[in-house]
Amino acid sequence: MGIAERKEREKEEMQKLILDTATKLFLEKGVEKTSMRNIADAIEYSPGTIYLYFKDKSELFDAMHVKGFEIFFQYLSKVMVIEDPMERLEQLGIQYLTFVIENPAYYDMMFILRTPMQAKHNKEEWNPGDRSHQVLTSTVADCKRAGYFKDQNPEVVSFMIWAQVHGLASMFIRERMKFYPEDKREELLFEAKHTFMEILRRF
Amino acid sequence: MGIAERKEREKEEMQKLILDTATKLFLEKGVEKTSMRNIADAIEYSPGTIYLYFKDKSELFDAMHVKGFEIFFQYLSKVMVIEDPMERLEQLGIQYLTFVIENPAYYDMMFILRTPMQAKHNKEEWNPGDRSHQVLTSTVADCKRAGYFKDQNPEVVSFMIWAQVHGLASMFIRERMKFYPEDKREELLFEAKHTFMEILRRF
Amino acid sequence: MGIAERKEREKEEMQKLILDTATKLFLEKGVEKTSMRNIADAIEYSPGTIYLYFKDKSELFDAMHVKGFEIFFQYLSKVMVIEDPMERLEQLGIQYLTFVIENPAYYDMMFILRTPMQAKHNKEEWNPGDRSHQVLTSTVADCKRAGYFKDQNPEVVSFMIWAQVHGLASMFIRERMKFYPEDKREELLFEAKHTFMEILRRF
Amino acid sequence: MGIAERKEREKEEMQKLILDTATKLFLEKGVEKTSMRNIADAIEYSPGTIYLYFKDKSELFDAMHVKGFEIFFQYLSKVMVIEDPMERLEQLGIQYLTFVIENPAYYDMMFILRTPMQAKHNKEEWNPGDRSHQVLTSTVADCKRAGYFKDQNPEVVSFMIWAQVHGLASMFIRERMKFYPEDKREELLFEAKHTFMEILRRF
DNA sequence: CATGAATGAGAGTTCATTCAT
DNA sequence: GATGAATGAACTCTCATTCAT
Repeated sequence: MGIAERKEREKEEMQKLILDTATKLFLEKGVEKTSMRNIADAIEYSPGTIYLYFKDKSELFDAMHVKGFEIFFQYLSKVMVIEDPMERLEQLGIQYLTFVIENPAYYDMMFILRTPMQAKHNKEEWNPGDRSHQVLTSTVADCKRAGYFKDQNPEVVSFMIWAQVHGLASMFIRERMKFYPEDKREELLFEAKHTFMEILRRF
Repeated sequence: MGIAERKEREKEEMQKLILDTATKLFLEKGVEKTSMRNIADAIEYSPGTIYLYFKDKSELFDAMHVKGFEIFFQYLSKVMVIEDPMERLEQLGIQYLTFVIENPAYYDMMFILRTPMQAKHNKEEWNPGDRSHQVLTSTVADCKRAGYFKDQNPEVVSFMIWAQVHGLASMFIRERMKFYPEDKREELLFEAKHTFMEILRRF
Repeated sequence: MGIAERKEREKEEMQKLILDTATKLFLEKGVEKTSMRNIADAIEYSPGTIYLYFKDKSELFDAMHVKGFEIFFQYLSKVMVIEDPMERLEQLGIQYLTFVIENPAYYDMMFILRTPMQAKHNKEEWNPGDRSHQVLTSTVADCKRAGYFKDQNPEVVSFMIWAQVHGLASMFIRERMKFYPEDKREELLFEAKHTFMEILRRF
Repeated sequence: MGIAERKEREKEEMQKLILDTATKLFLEKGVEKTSMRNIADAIEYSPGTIYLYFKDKSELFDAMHVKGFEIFFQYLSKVMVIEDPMERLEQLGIQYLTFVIENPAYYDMMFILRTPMQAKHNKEEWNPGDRSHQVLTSTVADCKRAGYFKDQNPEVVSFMIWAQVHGLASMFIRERMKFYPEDKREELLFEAKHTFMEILRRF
């Protein structure tokens, strides 16, 4: 079994290499400017090799989506155990931004790029987009139950909160923070988020 | 001089035609799917003709940027006369979102697309990006002077506010609002923005 | 108007050049081995140029079909005026084989290759395939009326006749006549055809 | 020697498996659409394995030729014992068409495809093409001796006969019988052939 | 013996850009 | 000023073939 296992592992490693390289290029030059050839060049293989691991460009793309959402949920799930809903909301945002900073290419692909995931993923009841939406709305509902956001439509509040962190994330990733010194940008992200939470708490 | 003037006017009209058409196509099919040939076809001129008015694709792109910012400022400037700073801030956001809804292709290009403006524009002291930033920060400063945002770093507050409206705009434009019925989306944008302002006021 | 006309003529000449070259290559190396690039190389233009004259490979292919059938009917139509049906049938075969010898690539494409013409051509009531079939069956019907092919099903007779000439043509084009000296092959085609007619007449 | 023999037998079995599978695929999807990889997939071996049994694609192709002709002669040889030459000719045609219907992929490859057999086969005195040619010409010679085909060049008559059945076969295989209902086509093949024989007999 | 990862060459096609007219 | 023919480089993807294991 040793051989089969090694082969399996090598195959996975190659897929990971391709995925990671593609992700890196996506971040550096944008998705549209990243070609199968580019990726092949970057990993120093011939273009054809990529097709041994992914059927075509869109399958590679899908795999990146899936991977991205997996990682994304690892960040978010750390927070689910927190009892106090407002504290949970606070940490949710922190995890969200941490994911953005540590995996900008994935965030870009998942939440900024127009290209959607293939249909097959959309069918599933709890597809990743829905799932993150639910995590947020249920937390907001808990907050409301705990006495926050009085007289507010929870759906509107959820959307506002998401837009806030997404706005921070997008400006960071798509480089609209040039007014701030480069080494302060990450910090500023969290400060703005913290300020936002503070005003939310008074609500 | 009559002739020279007419020529100048004709040149500008042609540039405007190209710009407008490009903008329309950008909106319809996305930037990357819009080719020089597409634009030429749409205006019923030959591809070569575009190069008489714009050096290359990136210069056309830059011109669109400039045009986009001009229009953007027309929206924002409506608000500058308002005395009360908090009211001004409120209207600023409304104008911002109105611009987004009425000119999504420009907004996308100006604030979401990675492709930056060419260096030459960045040099100018009051380039458009800076200008909008200044409009916001000065309004926030006025708010602070009027007693709002106590104990808050105005720079952080400004950034947070911008991120909020930018987040709303981005989710709208890049189609991350599928949880909400299509005919309610614009409304929701303004509701979220309104809720945001409400909590800001209590600050 | 002179310029427009010249342009029009040049465009047609280029299309003809591409068509002729493609036809030549098809004959030399077979359809499947003939690529857009090959054609481009042969006419000493870049591959892209072909796409200025034909939307894609299948449109080029279609155009060749259309052209081929046009030429084909020019051969056949010479015969339609002949009163005597048996004489008409004789000359029909001669024209058929003459077309084959003078336009082997077209014949191959039209009657041997598996690739069919696009749907649009098939729709027409009198598409080329049907038309040639009708020319033959109506001539056979005339022969029957004139006393030939007694007690024979005319449909079977027509099919047999077509198969005979098609068989001669196919063996010639696809090089299954190596038992006969190269310079006698065309002659043999007509001799066999002549013998066939002779036995038909006695029928 | 037992071991060597078993090895030999296994080798032949594998070659047969590859050959049969290739033949099946050729029939299903056409020669040009059949790749080495396809064949490997179909036999559930890796592509490399095929190269252990056949030097390259063209050698595999040659082997199919050889195999095809073997089968072909099994059909034809059933007829050689018939004394009466005209009856033998009749049955020869029937066997020919039966082979076509039962082995269309082989027939296509052997008599329609342009790709020729490699030179080495052509050298041999009695290569398969020659052999079938001889079977036919000797039968025609016998017919002539028996009083048929008076005043006719036997070579021309042979060629005409072959072209007739080859024409029927080609139209059947390459789908040029769309004027006739699908379930009548095989029948029509034999009817046309029968009619042809009838007129030959009167000769 | 068999594998399967890898490749180089080539397929069809698109596009920004140039330039003679 | 405008054309439109032409290009070269790039794109995604396929395939016969090789070779270390």
